[in-house]
Amino acid sequence: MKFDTVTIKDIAKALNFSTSTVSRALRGSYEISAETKKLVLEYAEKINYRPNPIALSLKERRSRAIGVVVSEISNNFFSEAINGIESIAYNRGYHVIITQSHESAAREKVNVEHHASRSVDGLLISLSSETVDLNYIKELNEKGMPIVFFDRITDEIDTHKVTANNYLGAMHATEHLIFQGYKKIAHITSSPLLSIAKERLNGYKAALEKHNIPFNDSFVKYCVHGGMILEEIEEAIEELYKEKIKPDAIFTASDRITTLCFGVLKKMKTKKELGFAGFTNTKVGELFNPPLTVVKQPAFEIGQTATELLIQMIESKRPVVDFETRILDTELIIRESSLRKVEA
Amino acid sequence: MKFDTVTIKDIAKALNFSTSTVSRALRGSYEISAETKKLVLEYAEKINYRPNPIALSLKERRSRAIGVVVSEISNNFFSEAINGIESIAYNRGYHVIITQSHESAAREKVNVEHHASRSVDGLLISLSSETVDLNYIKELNEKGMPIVFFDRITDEIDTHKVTANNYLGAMHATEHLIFQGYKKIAHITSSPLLSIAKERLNGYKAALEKHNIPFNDSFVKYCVHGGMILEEIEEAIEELYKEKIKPDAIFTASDRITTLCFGVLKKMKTKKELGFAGFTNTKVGELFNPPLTVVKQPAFEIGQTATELLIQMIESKRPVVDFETRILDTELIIRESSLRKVEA
DNA sequence: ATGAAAGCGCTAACAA
DNA sequence: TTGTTAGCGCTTTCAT
Repeated sequence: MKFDTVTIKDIAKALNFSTSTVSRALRGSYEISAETKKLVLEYAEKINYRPNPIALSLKERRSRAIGVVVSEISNNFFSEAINGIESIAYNRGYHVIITQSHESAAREKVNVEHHASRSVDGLLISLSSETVDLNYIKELNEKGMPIVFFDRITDEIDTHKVTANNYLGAMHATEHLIFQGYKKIAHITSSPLLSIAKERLNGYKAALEKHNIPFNDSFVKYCVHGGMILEEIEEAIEELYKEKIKPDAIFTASDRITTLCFGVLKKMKTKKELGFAGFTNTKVGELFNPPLTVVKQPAFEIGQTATELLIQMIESKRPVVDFETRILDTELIIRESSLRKVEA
Repeated sequence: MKFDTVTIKDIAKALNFSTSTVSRALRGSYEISAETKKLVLEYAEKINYRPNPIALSLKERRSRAIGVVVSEISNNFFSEAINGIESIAYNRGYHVIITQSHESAAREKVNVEHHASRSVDGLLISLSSETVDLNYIKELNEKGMPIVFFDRITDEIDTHKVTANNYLGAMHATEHLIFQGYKKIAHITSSPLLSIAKERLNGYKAALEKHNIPFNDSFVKYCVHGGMILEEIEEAIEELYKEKIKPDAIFTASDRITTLCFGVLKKMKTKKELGFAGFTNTKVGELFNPPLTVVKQPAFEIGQTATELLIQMIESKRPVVDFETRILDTELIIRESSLRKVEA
């Protein structure tokens, strides 16, 4: 015995009741006399009785806990989203258990399965940039585990999804660069496997097309590790500058890639001539030199919405079959980094 | 029944063994014949059997999970520390369950108790800036729950602790400002309840004393919410500027306070004349305008060390009575924000 | 209104 | 070498 924790048995013994009577009294069952209830409740309070949630989970196959799987909590988007998740979950009486995949598909699988075997009541998943095989998630989902995808979603599994309007966000940012007079806009993004990368690329393309700027394939660089490795960013930029036609602006497509690119360009000292805008939820873009133009996702709201949908599924009496994909608007915050430098 | 999960019973039934035989075969017990083992293992594999960790926890009173309580994962120090924690924990076969107190003592208590009741094998705690009452943690600890404090530690509980050398870190940063010629150095810090705030204040004072600069009480401002609220930062700075003697430099004592202060000062446009340095683990201080001089904590290593000590306690046969407090060196990264501006 | 007993999935002491 | 049984903490049917 690790701790000498107080159990229902102790109460029963002390009060000379059966454990079932105590259990019922504790839960306020109508079949228990007021007197007994009072006795039990008071004694429980006195000895500081706490029900053992593990025993409950074993019995009821549920835990009032929600599992979260994200790639990196140090990514501002995710820490904000998690705050949104918690804000709803705690109010509804659910605990939130956070795990990180670090952009590894293997780690993601371990995390999902750990959550499942620990009987979380539902799962909030944002896929890793490496993930290809979704079968194990699909199976889990088909077995009845409620799952909501957020941010990095997938077509392969039919369930609720919540994400930002990545298409429009990217389109507006790109258009903004075009309005500033930039014509050779490069796009640095993460793994092409990611839904968000595809959507942002499409938004970028749409803006170019709308303004009759030909799309140039060599202006798009992928960082398959999603910016976890500095070298891949440096390489992408280097390649960009090897092209015959050099870009006059860069539009980056994810949190870490945005700040890392900004840093690399700063060191290259070519930044001055470059227009720069990127997706990121950093709180400090304003403090950068030059201040950073960003596409900001409604991370907190995405977390909230996903959690609401998940709890709705968890608590639904009958299996949910009507799924929705909620798409929340991004915000373009224009600062100096994307503004056309006045020619001297 | 929520999921039709495979249990030991199913294997037993299918193979016509008793559940105990199956259990033993699965765990490779020496008392089981090679043949039976093979049979069981193969069938288990075939039907994709996974042991139920909840049942195990209930039985063994342990979960191979470590609970973590921090104030904010969006704070870079903590997300790095958590990565350090995970790096050790996963290698040793422990899962990591992260919860946030959001600097609320009440929330912290809920989290700690949730972890305890879920039978985590040990706890890694960094206190909230509000925490005064440590009794419930003390009791838990005395009942036998292994606990290691990290970063924001306490004298009131006798156990392992891991923290940065806040005293020296603050002292060196302050001294650096002094060497730059600043004489009126203000200090903005978080709640005076926090160990780290006290240590950093002492380091600051020590540097002043060493260089014969009188300590001025009104040059120290406390943000009791630890920078969770912008207004308290603005107020602190405002008050500082109301003093007869205005500061010529500011030394900030925590992650969020540092970046928020920097932002507020920037808006005030008085930044130019001010020397600025602060504790923070942000990855992007270099990109600031001006680039930020920081005291960086070895967050990853702190997380690792704390986890090693915790697992050591968890796995120790006899109660650990010899406790240590590990103090890891900080790093002063000097950039432009603290350099004396050349007078025109 | 209360109690006895079974069972959630698993392990282990004890039997055989 | 394998099986029987009890028990971890709790809820719940079925008796009483």
